[in-house]
Amino acid sequence: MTAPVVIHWFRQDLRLSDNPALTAACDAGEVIPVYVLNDSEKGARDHGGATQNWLHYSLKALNESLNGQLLIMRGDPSAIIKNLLRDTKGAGVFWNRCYEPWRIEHDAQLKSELQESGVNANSFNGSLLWEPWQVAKPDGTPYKVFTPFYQKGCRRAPEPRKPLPVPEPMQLHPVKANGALSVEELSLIDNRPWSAKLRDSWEQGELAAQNRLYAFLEKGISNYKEGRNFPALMHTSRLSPHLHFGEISPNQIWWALSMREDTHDIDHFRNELGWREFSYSLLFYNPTLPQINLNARFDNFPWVSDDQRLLAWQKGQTGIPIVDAGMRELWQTGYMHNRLRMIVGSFLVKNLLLDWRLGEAWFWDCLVDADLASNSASWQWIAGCGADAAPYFRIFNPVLQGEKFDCYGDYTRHFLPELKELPDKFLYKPWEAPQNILQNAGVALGETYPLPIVELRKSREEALRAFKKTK
DNA sequence: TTTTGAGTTGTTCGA
DNA sequence: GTCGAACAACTCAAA
Repeated sequence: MTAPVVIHWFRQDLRLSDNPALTAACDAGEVIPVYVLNDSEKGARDHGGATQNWLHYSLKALNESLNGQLLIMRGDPSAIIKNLLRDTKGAGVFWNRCYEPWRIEHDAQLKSELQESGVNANSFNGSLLWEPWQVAKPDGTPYKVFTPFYQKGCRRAPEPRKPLPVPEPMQLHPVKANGALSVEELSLIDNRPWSAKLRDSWEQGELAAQNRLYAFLEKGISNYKEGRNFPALMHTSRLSPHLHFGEISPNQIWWALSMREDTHDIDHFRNELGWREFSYSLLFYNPTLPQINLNARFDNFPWVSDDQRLLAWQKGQTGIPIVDAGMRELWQTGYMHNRLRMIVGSFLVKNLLLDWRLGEAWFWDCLVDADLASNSASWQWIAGCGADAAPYFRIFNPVLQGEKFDCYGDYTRHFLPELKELPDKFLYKPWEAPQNILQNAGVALGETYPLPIVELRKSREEALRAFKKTK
């Protein structure tokens, strides 16, 4: 008697280790590993440019680790999986759950259809430490404030799964499917120089993710609590894109941390994993999080419509150095340091008075770690309309932020080479520099570097007035 | 039901 | 330069 044939449907779990669905599939029989690119999903948001680029290389890495046997398809996953089951007499389908609202809907339907037709359909938790429905207040309703969510809710829930090894043995079932594609044929990358830049900044895949984690634990985590605020220092993990695509699981990180002596740094980093969980919980219980203000008071906020402002922000040409440095880091590397995300977000919403959704959309397209839950929860937070949000009057002053968190100017000078000769004193406010200092530094405001597109003090007061009017 | 304490990441002003 | 208070009021969590 031969082993049954089953499908493992790869999604945002592009790894072999600690992959609960893959492990279960391997226990069940010979496995067909399949990835389906669905770019015309109903109600869905397409990949942004940067995540699409990442996906290309991540799929290549995954395919390699499967000895080239990853079946790559394009189209509607339900139809493709059903066809595959029919053609191979498959007995089961296994996948790890996704949490985008349209995927939840799609997967629920697929699962019930498969089960009705007698197919063993199983979904698993491969992306979160706790399922959103496992963390609730004693009365059963979801948390809306981070600290009790994490300190009480998560700690009261069952301990996160210990990481699973790569399944052994892993019997792959060879299959010739109509419509099978190579990674290249998905056309996820193009010839723009932008693609090549992203390529230079990152290494994708499960092995690279593990290396990143251990490099961070070796060099970055010590002094993380403080150091994470300074963009010129290497004290952030930069694991977010790996986490987004499931090249590493939060459980692998969680338990790697727990192997070490418990320090403030370890604890703080664990907290950040908690924020990721909190974002997923918010999205799960508020499927409109990416579009609709959590706090309805903001529904009549008088956002400004101004394409010139938006373009200047996107291109890193606002004339506010720390803001422009952050926006250029994003454009050049597909990533932005967390401190900068707050600074540029605050600036967009509270100085330019542009709708947070415009910022969210740009981040979605440019970030290699663009993640529906984290991105929308964080934009709502900085805009003041989100869960547990900073009070609206807490407006970042980008000059002070630069002086405080990039005090030697290394980060700013790296991304704004046109200002690199300016002394620290004026690096964050070149418009206040005397003419001779500008001249010595080779800076001509309005020519080599823009004048500020808004006046900081004035625009701040305007934002506060606008907020007061919403009631 | 009522009450109480607290809530990721800031800035400005005046002493 | 440093410090504390004001900024505003509201919603949440839990007793």
